[in-house]
Amino acid sequence: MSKFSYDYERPGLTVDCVIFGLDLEAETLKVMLIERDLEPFAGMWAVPGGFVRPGEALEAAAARELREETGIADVFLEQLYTFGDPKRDPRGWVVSVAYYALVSPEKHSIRAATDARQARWFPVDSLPRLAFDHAGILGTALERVRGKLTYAPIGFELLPRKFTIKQLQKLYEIVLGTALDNRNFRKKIFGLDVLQELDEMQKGVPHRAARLYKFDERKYRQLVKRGLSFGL
Amino acid sequence: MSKFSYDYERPGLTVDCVIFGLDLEAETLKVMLIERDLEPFAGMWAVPGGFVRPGEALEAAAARELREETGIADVFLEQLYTFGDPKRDPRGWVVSVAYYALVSPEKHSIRAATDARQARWFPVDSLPRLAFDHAGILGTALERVRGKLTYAPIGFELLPRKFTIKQLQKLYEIVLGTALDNRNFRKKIFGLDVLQELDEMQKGVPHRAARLYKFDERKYRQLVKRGLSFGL
DNA sequence: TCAGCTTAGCGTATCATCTACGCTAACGAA
DNA sequence: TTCGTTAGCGTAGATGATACGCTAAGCTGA
Repeated sequence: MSKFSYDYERPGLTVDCVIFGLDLEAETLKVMLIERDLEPFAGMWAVPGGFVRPGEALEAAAARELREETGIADVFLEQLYTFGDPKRDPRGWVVSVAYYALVSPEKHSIRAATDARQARWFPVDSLPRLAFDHAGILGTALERVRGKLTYAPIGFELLPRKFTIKQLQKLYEIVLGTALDNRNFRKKIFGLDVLQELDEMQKGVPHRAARLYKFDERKYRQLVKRGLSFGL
Repeated sequence: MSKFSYDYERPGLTVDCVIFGLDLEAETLKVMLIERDLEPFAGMWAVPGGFVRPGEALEAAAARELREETGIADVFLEQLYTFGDPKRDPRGWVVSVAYYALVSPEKHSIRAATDARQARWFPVDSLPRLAFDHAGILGTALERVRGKLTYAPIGFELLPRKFTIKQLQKLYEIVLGTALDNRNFRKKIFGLDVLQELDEMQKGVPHRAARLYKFDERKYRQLVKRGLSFGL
């Protein structure tokens, strides 16, 4: 029995959420995908997502789906693009507002979920075939992250709260796919003055331990006020 | 009689289109608004828009509304952001995919429509009170244009096909709100090598006539291939 | 026809920033 | 104590951004 009637046809509205995580050991950027158990595209991999509920804000819906399907919460989440090709869903007219999330290893172990049955991390450069238009959505998300990384400090969202300069550099190298000179990288990062030096050193490494830093949001806000951009 | 029934509540889906035009004489950036004649917000000004039709792609819907409500066609049109606050429309659940358009003076006279009853150009810095959440949409659009202008060649969309360097400079000054040095501006623009020099001069000016140029898309594509950004 | 005004359009010197590259010191392992 | 590895600093040269002065073209009005 149908409970909702309208004079004009209305689309279904979903949110999809491309989740990025950094695997520093494997030196790859990964995305979390879930295996669909329902038609259409049952058995194929897809970006987590689902229908927006009445009275729910879009970003709230994206956060909810993220939590429900992967257990991840409290992460960087930003709207990406809205996909509305009338043929993108074989079930009919379904418009999807896509978001992307950046999660740090602390929020969700990049390696742990690797062989879970339902949700799994995939390196961005070796993805399975994806359901719906999710390959396109994922490509758009990747472009956005790469682009934004060079002018906004979103990279910190992908690192543990305490990190070394080398890890920060590796992050940029992995995501942007280019090698960076460690000395110049250091100068640039320190020049921005957005890091807070900690009285703590890296542990368990078989060589000289590096100092740990954390992102200083207060300093960053001041930087923004002074009208400076990031530029890497 | 309601013809469409669903098991779950569905949102209405609209597109809204923020239209930017440059008024070189008045040296202001303007946006085109229309006066609403229906409730809600009858008599207030709003960004052109309307419901997406079944089977219609989002960008196509935005282009259609643009044409129907203002007569403008064949212009730069890009998706901006999707606004889905459940309370943004007093009629109920209506999600809007916002676009922004850049129109050249040739496509639509910036001055002509200034006192039409239905559609009218307003300087971005002296807007009337707007219906719905359109003030927010317009603000987001303005931010986007300002941001994008500095790294993408979208500015040309706001100028006539043939323009002088000075006009191009004025465009940047108007949109970004900063004064630029004409000599350095020249060097930078020519350094990009995206302009095609024409065998034609400005006419009807009471002083030395400037050379006319046009944007050379072929050169620009090569520039992009070489991996260079804009940077102004 | 000429003086005067306005804007077009070129060039250079200085300063900041980016890039390439060499070296020493710290620290764990053997 | 020696060896290997990575941390972390510094400098010279190239490249790009900024500041600023000047001449000439072309219209206007006397």
